[in-house]
Amino acid sequence: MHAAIETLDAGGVDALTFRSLASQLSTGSGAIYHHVANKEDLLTAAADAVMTSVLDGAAAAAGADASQGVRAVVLGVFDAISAHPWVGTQLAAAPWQPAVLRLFDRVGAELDALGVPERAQFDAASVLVHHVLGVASQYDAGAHLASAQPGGRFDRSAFLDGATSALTGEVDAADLPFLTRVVRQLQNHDDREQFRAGVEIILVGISHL
Amino acid sequence: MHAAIETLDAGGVDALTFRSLASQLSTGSGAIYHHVANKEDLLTAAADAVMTSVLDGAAAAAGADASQGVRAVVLGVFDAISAHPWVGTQLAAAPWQPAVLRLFDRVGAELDALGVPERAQFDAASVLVHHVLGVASQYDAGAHLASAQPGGRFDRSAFLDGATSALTGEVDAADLPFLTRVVRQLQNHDDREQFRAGVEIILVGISHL
DNA sequence: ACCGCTTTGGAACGTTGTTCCAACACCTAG
DNA sequence: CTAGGTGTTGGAACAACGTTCCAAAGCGGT
Repeated sequence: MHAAIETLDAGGVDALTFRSLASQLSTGSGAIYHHVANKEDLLTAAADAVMTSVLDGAAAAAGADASQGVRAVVLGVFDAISAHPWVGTQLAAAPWQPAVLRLFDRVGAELDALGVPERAQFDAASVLVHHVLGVASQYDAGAHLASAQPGGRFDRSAFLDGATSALTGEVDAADLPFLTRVVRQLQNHDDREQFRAGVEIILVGISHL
Repeated sequence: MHAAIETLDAGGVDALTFRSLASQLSTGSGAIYHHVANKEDLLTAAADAVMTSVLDGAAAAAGADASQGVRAVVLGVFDAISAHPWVGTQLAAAPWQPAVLRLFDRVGAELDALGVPERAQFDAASVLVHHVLGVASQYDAGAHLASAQPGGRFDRSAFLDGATSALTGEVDAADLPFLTRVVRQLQNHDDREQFRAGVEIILVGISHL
């Protein structure tokens, strides 16, 4: 399992094959099937291992202030996925897996502590979880793009990468007036700060429920 | 291309292989490579075709009221992805593809018309697009789950599916107190209404910028 | 009617997830 | 101490996939 996470961190989900994992562990591919049912199971278990340590760590960091609880959880997940980009794609692809359910439950509990009306808690938690996993998927996509481009320096925000290529002529810039205007202000931005800004927008909306 | 979309709608991304598409078109697999570079290209083109008609349709429906413009675009995309669940996964997996850039640009333009401050337009559009694509990915995941389960009646919200299986004992319900509480109120809910509720939360947050 | 270029169709290649099974290790009962 | 059963191991084998390759067929202009 530890070996699988290392491979995933190094080369993404494409680098993790049963054969590469078997040779890394000096064993046969068939032996792995006595520990996991199939590849989906393997990825689920790997993502679960990462998320477990994250959620436990966020639990300790949350502390007393209820209004900071959601932020601690959500930013903790963000940081974890920055370190392990494949986790985002994995969680988004199979939302019923335990790691996602625990994240959702955790966010919901924080919102309850924040005083969000019961009727709206599910909707509010959904928006927050979707935002985390949405940004997370982008990071994995950006990692894919960066590894495909030979020696290219890529920002992690795939939106900006695409918008940049639009400005360099690969896509017709005239069809994207908003993007061409806004991308100039964002040439040197902080991904984490941008994610946090999104969270704040959502929290303001939630606070008015 | 039309044939590819039909196959994707019927059986998801796994059902679309170069061999199945070739036999459906009564041709060889090699011939397809003279129209698209590879499978990623094929999926990008298919998703682009769907999104083009959606965005054009939403453009017509938007009309005069600026405050309804964002809602029209975002709900239009939601409805399209309900009909073609694979589009959501495809857009989320490669955010730099033209279809995503056009969606992002369109949402940004609507926010600009709404009077959102320039500084915050990028963050606001990001949150909205992430929410759409996040919910969209869930639908594709739910379709996968429904086709895997033999004859199972599945709700489309994968969160609820997972939560239901938690309540039926597959996952330890004691670890998910929030989910076990909230899932009872949502046994018969409307997916579209829930998506719209998420959009409203975000729009309230945006309006306070 | 000829020749160049593009398109076609199907065979072939390498890689992947998965299955299968003989060999092996280990623990428990007698 | 030994025999037998249970569970694990490792590697060969299979089917399916994306992709490449190339001979054959079309098709345009001179």
